[in-house]
Amino acid sequence: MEYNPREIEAKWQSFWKRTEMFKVTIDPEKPKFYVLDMFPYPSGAGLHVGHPLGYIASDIYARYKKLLGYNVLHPMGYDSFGLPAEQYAVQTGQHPAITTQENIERYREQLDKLGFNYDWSREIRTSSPKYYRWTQWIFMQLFNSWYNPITNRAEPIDELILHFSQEGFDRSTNSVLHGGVETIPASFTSAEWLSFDKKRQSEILMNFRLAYLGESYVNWCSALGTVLANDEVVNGTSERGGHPVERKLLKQWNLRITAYGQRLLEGLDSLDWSESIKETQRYWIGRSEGASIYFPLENGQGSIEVFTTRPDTLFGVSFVTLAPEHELVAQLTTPENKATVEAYVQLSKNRSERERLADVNTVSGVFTGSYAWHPFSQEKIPIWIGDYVLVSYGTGAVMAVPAHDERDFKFATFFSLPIKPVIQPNKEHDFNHNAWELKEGKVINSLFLDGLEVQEAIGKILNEMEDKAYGVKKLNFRLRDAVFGRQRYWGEPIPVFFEDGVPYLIREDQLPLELPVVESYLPTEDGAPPLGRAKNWVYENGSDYEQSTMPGWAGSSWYFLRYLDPNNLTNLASKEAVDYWGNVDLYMGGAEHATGHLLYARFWCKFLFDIGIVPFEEPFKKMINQGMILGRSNFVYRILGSSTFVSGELKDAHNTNPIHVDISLVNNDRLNLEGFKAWRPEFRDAEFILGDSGEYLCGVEIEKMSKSKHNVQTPDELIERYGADTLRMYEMFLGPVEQSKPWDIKGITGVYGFLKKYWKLFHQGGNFEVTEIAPKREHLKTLHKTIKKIREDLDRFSFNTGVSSFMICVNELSESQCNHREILEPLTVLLSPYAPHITEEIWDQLGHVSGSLYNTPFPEYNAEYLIESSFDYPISFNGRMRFKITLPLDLGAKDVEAAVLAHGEYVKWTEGKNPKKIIVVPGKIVNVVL
RNA sequence: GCGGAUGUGGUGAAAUUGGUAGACACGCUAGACUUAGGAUCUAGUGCCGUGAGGUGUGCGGGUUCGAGUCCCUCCAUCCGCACCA
Repeated sequence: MEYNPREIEAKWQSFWKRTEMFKVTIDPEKPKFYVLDMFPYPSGAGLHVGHPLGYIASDIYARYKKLLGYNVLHPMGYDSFGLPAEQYAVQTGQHPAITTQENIERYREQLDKLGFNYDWSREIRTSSPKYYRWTQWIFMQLFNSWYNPITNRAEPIDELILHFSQEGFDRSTNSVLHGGVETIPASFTSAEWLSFDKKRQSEILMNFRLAYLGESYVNWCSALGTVLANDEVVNGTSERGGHPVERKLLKQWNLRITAYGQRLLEGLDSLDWSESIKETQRYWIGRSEGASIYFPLENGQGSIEVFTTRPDTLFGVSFVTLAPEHELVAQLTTPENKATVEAYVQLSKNRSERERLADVNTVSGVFTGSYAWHPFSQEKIPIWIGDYVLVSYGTGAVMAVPAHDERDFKFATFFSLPIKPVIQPNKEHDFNHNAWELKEGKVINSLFLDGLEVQEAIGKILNEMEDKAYGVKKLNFRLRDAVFGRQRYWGEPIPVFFEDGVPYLIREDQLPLELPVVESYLPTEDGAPPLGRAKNWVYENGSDYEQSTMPGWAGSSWYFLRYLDPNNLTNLASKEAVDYWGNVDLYMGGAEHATGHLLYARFWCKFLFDIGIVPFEEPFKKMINQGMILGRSNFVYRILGSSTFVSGELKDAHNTNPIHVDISLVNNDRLNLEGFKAWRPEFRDAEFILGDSGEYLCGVEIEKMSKSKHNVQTPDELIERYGADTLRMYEMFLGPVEQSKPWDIKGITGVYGFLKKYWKLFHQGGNFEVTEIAPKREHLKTLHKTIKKIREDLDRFSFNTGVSSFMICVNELSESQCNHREILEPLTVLLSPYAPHITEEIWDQLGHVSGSLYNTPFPEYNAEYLIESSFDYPISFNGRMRFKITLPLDLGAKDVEAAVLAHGEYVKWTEGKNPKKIIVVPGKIVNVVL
């Protein structure tokens, strides 16, 4: 009986489906384990071999945990709102839901063939109204909440409204707002609050709601007709499509993620994630402690607020710089400077982000003509404008201290402004060339700060400043509030309608607010989003709905919760389900979502925690980031101006042009000549100059997998040829999951051979046969050594070394022709997480007719079988291994040493010298020091 | 520029606590078998050397009886961020 993966795999896949083998329910008797894969966007291209890498690893782990007795939740779904389906809709008029449905079916087919243990009864799709009803519901909760800085959590906005109507609002004691986009409302009394009209009240509340409508600079991509998140912009162009992106002031829905800055930062410490992702998030959140300091304007009309982390250098200020977009620019520009300033502001506005990034070293700026007073020294400080100051960070204004800040230094040098050192460097330093940026040295030229060390000076000036009300200590975050709307069709409608320009939530019983039918997916003539085309799409009272939709990351920010209870009609998930399954124990996915999805999901989880929906603050306890599988491209070399192709090793002797050749026409870098000629009409008459071997050797390069490079390998063709078990094991065998690696088909035969060898253990005479006779000790040793290794490897997610161990085990058993049931049966269970189909078939043949080995306990190893009585001591001289002696393990160090001295080879290596020392590490090594 | 990661045979890699470097697999070489297959089996395969032996984990240094592993300096590659006051 031959190993026939095609037959076996189809048989067991249908068996699992029929018996609902992977369906899980709450079982308080068992401990739970939640394994989650980042769900895919179902693209039209389908899966290539790189995609399942993480799914295979998590599947193996999930199966392992299941066999260990855990109740394992391992669901899958689709992040099915997204731009490609919509772009296709724009081009063809086909509804994105249809495209999406087709792509999902193709994905499902491919996933099913890999033998995953997903509980498909829990499948979710973010674009399904049954699902996005709850995405909309969460938005409504965000709209109805504000962040209370005293209790440090989200609270109902109604409580804040009540507070306003009883106490009013005092701006000076406000420390509510964290972000940079909002403006803090002016103070008002309770009576004033009650007298404000709805519009005014709504506008004030927008400064507090966690989901709010606010005017902010956004990344506007006119080619895509939408706003992009920071992480969707790459070098000033859109991540998808590479279209130019400009900064534009727009009224947008935003989420106040900045309110959670501190908690998002602190939460990282408790997570078992890669250091690299945690660092990226820390940097992205960008917490910095400092002070807001007010510089009164010379004209007496208020003051400029600057943010600084170096208040100790306050006496070194020689000018103040405003961002070109700063609100005071117009007011501060004197008539004689008006033309220059306006020209400069206009220029910086039109400069794309990309341009501004490109020339970091170019200094530009203009003087406004106005001055401010230094709060302590009462000096007159000129006010400049410079585009090195960003309006979105801090207060959009800096106090420039050229002696101690490199950018200020460049600016001052360029415009010949004074450079005044106030910290005495503790090393040699030349203030003519550089700023002294280190927080080291003694303060000088600074009145009451003189003589203090930097840290002491910071403490003192902060206290002094707050006493005199010249400024306040301030925590600042680089993190920006998240834009939560895009001018697109294929997304969740925002459950809001407008009445007299005031936004209101729709009633909860009106959820889901479904996407309306439109006849075209383009923006309307007057620039409104596609939803503006919907006919009669109004709320029950006749009011217009919000026309923008939610961004791509909305649905993925909470999907892990819906899997817990996917069909619940009255709640996002039942309390019972949330309490039992809890958060994700193992999250498998790409590292590219470091600052997008992974930050937003943490934010939503903390919010849902605050409002009592979930009992945990972090969604994903442990995360593993699978590496990318790169393509291995093959090249042929055409001699210029001819149709002659020269073999790779000879290409340098000719003037050639490399051409990507489809990897299916290449075997072990040797080109299939006939196949190549038939590949494309233009190559029909190709001629070849072959190498010495008589074959055509192709060139090789490692690149991303893509259609245009003809290096895409789909799982389907490999499963067809070798089976899913082989593919699963081979992907693991390639190397550590976290590492990126090139895909190379050629090693797959090794793994295929292994499975055949394993199969052969049971079919040595051609037919299935195992013996009930008790196995030899060496067999038991092989088995138990393997059990131990496999468990250890799985526990540390070292899937590649696990495959090697199986190979070693099967090699050893084959060599001694072992076919003892007592050995092969546990081995089969041990192997089943990696190769679920073949092991299920063997298990069946072993006589377990009714059941599946999916319900069998994982083998335990017995240390007794691993005990050795002797050991091959490596004998090294000065750390270099020379020979070995087999000695009993219970031999004492003295006796080991004696045995070494007595050994025939000993004299040869000592060269007659007396050893200085002999180190004996029992059971490990002997080292003779000469 | 800042942050993170990675450098081991022709290739993918292993070496978990400092203790025999290169397990396992591909490829390659030689051979066997044959129902001529994308099959199976045997032997060999880091590099230099006929050999004894020498040498070897990106470079250079250090700690140690002993370093791929620990410390310092540098180099290369990949990823992320980028005027953050």
